[in-house]
Amino acid sequence: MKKATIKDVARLAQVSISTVSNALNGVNVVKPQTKARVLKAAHQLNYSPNLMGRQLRSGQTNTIGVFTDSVAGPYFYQLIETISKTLADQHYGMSVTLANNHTALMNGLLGNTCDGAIIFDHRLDDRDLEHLAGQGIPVVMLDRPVSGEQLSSIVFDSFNESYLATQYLLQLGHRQLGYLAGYDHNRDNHERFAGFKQAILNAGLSLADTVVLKGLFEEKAAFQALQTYLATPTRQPVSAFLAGNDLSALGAIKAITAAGYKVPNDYSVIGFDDIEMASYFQPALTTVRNPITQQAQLAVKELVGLLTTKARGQQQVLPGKLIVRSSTAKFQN
Amino acid sequence: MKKATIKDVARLAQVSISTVSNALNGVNVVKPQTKARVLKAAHQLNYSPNLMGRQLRSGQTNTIGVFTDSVAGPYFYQLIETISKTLADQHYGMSVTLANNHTALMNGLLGNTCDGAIIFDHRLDDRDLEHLAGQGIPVVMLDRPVSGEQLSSIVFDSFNESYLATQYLLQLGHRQLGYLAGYDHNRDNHERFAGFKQAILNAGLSLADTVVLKGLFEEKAAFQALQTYLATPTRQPVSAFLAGNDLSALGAIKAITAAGYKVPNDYSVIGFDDIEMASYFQPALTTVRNPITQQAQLAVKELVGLLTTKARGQQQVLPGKLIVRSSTAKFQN
DNA sequence: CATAGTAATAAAAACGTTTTTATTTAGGGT
DNA sequence: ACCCTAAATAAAAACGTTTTTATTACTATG
Repeated sequence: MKKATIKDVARLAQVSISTVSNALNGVNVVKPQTKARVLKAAHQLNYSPNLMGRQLRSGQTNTIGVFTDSVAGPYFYQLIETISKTLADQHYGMSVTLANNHTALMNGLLGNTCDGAIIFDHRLDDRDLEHLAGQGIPVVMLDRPVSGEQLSSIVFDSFNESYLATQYLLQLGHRQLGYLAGYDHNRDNHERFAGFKQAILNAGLSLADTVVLKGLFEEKAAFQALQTYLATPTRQPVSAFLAGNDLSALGAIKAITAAGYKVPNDYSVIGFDDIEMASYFQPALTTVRNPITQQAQLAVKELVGLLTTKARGQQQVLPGKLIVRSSTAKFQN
Repeated sequence: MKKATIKDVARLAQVSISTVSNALNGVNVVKPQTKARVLKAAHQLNYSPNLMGRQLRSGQTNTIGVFTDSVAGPYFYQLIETISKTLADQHYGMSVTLANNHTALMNGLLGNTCDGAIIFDHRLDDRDLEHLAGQGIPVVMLDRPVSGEQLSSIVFDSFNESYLATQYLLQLGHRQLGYLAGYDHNRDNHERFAGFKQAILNAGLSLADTVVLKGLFEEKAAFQALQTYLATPTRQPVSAFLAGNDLSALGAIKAITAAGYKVPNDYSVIGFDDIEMASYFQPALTTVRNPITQQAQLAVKELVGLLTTKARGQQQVLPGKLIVRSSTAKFQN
């Protein structure tokens, strides 16, 4: 009941293993008659090649690894699905690794189990990336801009998007704004917060009139943060919120509604991502749409480029788009 | 700039490759002094072993594969996270493959890239499983009950859960029920629908008073299905819905609310899964909680069991639990 | 001092492929 | 019938490990 190897097939078909290999891999030197014999034997033995052997010999795995520290949320699966599909078109396989810790992550990357990697993991620092580059493993980073010999990045223009979204709130007449922060060490969160602050400062307003709550990119945390905020009598007043992402925006709106206020009449709310739910939620969410599918496709294209040509890595920044729906309105008081 | 191999380390440390291997893998036959020399050389060359070589020789990968046809939704990432964590405790790695088609799936499984697999993929039929078993690849199925030589399954008791949930609606006085169906070929959907019907029949009621809408396990689809239903003047009346999962339950409630009705006053709604959002949604969702974490942990335990001992596979059924919250109420008319 | 025994290291084999090189077979022209 | 060439197949090498077996160097024992 052991797995059949190429030797078993060779024995059964009465040929050498090289002929089996050639027959099975479509090399056209083998006579149709013997090829048929090999195919029959392979089928009879339920033979399927051991990829370890093949990969060891050929030096490539035809697999690219996706390494991430979190698989939660709509962003992730949209990304993964597109990457998987795009890779399949190029005859590459995909393997997702959710690395629990830093060493596990690096070991996976360095173990030659994939030809290249797409990484969305905030734990990798520049030294790690240099290490990887030194080993000749092409990498496309999705969570921060970098470039190098075998290193590319494809990130969203979070600062500008946030700047523009905030500007939009200011245009609507809002003067006291709130920011619903995401994870501390997340670059997008950082950039979005920076764009938010810059827009306020550029409008000649003071950051002192600003409120920052912890939304943690989650619906639940945002819900609770706003619940607490709205229940505080001494709260710094605010008329509009920029949320770190859609999930937290939805949580915020639910808390606002639950507290008896109206969106957008009492509070305007803007999110980021334009997740599926955003458009048919009540009220439909004003949000910044990031081209996730495009990012995924570009990531694959870029990685395959690094893999096949010896081009130097580059960094690409994708612009988002403000989608105005019904969770924002003119300031009224 | 090529990757260093064990040979390079051996040359630099002036020892044989077997000594390098022994030193690096903690075999205690090597003299501390030479071990130090080897370690230093390895570090100096940034050496990390090629896993293909190791795995080819040792015949095992210390990796288990998770194969699935969809990575969307909260169920998936809760599952994945737990599997990953549990495996790490047992010193196994995890690799998730989103197989686009049937052959890709089987090839991945048969290529010896993992020691065993946890599968959540409705495209595998009995013949496939037999094929896998024939190749000695241990498998734990999560989407349907099976058992065999190297084959286990861990599934939820969907029929009974649904039966009990429906019974609960009947106890509340509802007599005309609706079912919000999930995917057609999904076993859980099938079982839940069956349990729903059985409960109605056992209560002496007729299925003719029943409505079935297509929720597709998604919030959006459910929203639209209910929107359409509520907008139909000639609709078959119903006072309570059993939804295929929480996502579709939420979509349904949103549509009901948007149409000007109240939950639970006008319509009771029950979901399945108890996703995070369910508890703080307004109204908090009555739902059936499936022990996803437990399923994931058991799956790993079972698979490692199949891998290490030669025990025969078994099938386990995990019971869910009805969590009563505020989306259900007594029938009132 | 010789030698058995042990500790340390080295050499060689093996895992299952692909690919390069070598050998055999077949076929056609003279 | 013979030789040359081309076609087909076989043999061997290689990929990077681990593991088994062999060799060397050392220590202790008689």
